[in-house]
Amino acid sequence: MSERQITTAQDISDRLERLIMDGSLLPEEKIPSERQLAARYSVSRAIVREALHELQGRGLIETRHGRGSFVAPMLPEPHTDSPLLKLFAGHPRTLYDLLEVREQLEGQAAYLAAERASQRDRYLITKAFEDMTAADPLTNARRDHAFHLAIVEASHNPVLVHLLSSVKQLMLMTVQASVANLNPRENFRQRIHRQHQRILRTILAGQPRAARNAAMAHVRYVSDSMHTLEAMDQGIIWVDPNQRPDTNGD
Amino acid sequence: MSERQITTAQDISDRLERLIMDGSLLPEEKIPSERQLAARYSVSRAIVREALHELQGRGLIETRHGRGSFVAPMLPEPHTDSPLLKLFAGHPRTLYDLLEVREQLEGQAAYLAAERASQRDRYLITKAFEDMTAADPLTNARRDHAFHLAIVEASHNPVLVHLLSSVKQLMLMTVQASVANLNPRENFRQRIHRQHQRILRTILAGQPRAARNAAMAHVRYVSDSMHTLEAMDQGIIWVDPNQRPDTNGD
DNA sequence: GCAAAAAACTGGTCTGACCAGTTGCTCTGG
DNA sequence: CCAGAGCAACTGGTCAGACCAGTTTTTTGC
Repeated sequence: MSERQITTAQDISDRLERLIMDGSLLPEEKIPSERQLAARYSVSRAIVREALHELQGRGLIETRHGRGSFVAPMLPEPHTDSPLLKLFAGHPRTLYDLLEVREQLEGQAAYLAAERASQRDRYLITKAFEDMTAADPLTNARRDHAFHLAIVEASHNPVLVHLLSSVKQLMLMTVQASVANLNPRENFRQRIHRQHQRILRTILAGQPRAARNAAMAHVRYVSDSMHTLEAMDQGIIWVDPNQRPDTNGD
Repeated sequence: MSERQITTAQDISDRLERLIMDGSLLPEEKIPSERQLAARYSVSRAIVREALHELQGRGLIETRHGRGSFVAPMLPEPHTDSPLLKLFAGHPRTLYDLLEVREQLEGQAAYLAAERASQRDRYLITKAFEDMTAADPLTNARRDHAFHLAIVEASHNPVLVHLLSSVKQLMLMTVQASVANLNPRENFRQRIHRQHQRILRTILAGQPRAARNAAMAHVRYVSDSMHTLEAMDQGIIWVDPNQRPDTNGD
């Protein structure tokens, strides 16, 4: 009675989820083909596909036509965005909504970082900055993001760190969107680079107000530039952060 | 070229997601049957089912055998504080950490509210203000909190709303702490009342910059006052927000 | 030996059938 | 008239086998 022979789509996705959580299926690892799974669990291929789509919706796996399905490269950070926020992602206005918030929070973070950063913080921020500038300007979204995160952590304000990490994915999207749209243009890229330099300099110099101004001006500049671009072109480029973990090297 | 006739499972789920986001499909509302969707979008039922399973995985819909699929009832509780934040609660420094963040976020919220508040928003904010001033100054922490929340919602920035609601409990604690410590003192109470008035007035008058200054000054004043009190007395009074939901009426 | 062609994978879609819960309507028996 | 049994007509759940479309591997032919 306890072992049910009938196998439903829900069962299949549960089973696979458990395999992934157990570590039996490792991130990046290839999942057996749909036909194999169907045979192994004695269900039709349609059921397997429905189960896989559910896992896909939950971000546990990724599927590539002709290649197969793979366990998503999860758990870089245990804390994923709330389902609610996932809804926002992809809706263009969200970009500006988030940039509005970032302007304030990152301004404050820079202020506090300039005030409180330890020697180790300063080292980490500087390193993140150098990593970012050394990398290919077109694919350094993650390093750009890391630079900003390093500053936030140097603020030594746990609430601030927590809040920004709770919209990490969303933030990464905005950074990727700005990198994809602005960095290819020489004048934008140079200007952004100088802004980053200014943020770094003021923090290292321990000038809170200057650091806040620099950080706020930077985010505002990105926001304004995106607005301008959007008004000029047909639209802006969006990047799915879950898409290509290899985009920025590692 | 721009309009693609071929319709894929991804398209279907995207379309449905948009309908849900737009509000064309309301929470609890029944989604057309699989066969109807298949006919409408000219795809097989299998594809529709795969799309629905993906939305299911993302928590957007719920499906009941024999009944149909329904838009998930989102936002019952925006989501309680994360376990991480609960750790922070009780650590005095967290109060100031949060107040630092509040200064920025509520400043921005007030700015946007002054800029974007609808008639309904203005009404709700005004009502919240009146509720707050009418109540006993010593036990109106929740109304105080509600006043600030009304402003945040009038900002019409979903990211801002989400972020502040994710630290709702913690925020309530800071408000309660300030009310418990500051309101009993006549001069503090009057001053805070005037600050609230100023915030309300500038928002209703549609003066974004003034509203931001007012909101930031208010939070900063609370923070400074608490600091002062803490330095003078033995310490500040803390209130457990989970303790007595009836303290401030409902 | 090597490059192109072919076969053998992978996922993506379609069709039409049947099973299994739910709902509502009708028709019967009181 | 009404209660209730039972039958339709919905709904989602599963299955089988076929074909299309990409990707990888093997075979073939020079």
